[in-house]
Amino acid sequence: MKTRKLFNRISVLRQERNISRKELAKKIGVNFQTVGYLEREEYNPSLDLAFRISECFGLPIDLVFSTEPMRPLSEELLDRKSQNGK
Amino acid sequence: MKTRKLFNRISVLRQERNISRKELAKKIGVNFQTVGYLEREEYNPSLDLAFRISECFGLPIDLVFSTEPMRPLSEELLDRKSQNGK
DNA sequence: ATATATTATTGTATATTTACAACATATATT
DNA sequence: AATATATGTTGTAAATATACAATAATATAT
Repeated sequence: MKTRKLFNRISVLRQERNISRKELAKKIGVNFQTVGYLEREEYNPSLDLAFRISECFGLPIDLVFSTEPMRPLSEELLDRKSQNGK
Repeated sequence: MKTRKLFNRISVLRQERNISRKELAKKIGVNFQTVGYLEREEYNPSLDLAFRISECFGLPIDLVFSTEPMRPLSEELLDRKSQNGK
């Protein structure tokens, strides 16, 4: 299978929460350089790792990872608000 | 990283849609035996493959894969209905 | 009964993910 | 300026996912 490049918001989410790669790495049980690779999108996580990361941020996988380039969270927020009529 | 065993509903979803492993395999671009491995939960898919499978079924990843054993879809449906007050 | 399609299983080879070490760069703090 | 912390990068080794072939088992249809 020719794997597609996937996109993620790990670095944004991590910085929002003010934690270092080392801290995040410890929480999800991987080496801190692995977080680096993922943030640079140099390779895709396993599904298990993707679940751990999403759980760590308290978000569904689809908000953290995507097959399409990630839009800024701020934009996404706007869209969801207008959809809900809020 | 010691990977956890993950659970999925691939075989149920596939049978609901009346397609063989071979057909599903072709759609998602993997070998048909790979579908077998996944359905038997002998190993976890990559995140990319998990995305392909979910897309193929038109469902969010979380409905197809989980860190917890899968409940029957019928039960899940009941819960969602009562949550929505429908 | 036999032909056909589907699934299970096992083994080997390749690709990708992850760990880990080493070192460079940057940034902030004292 | 020196120290500490965070990050980027490269290389190698280990673990896991995937491809693929072969064969067995099961079911379905004719």
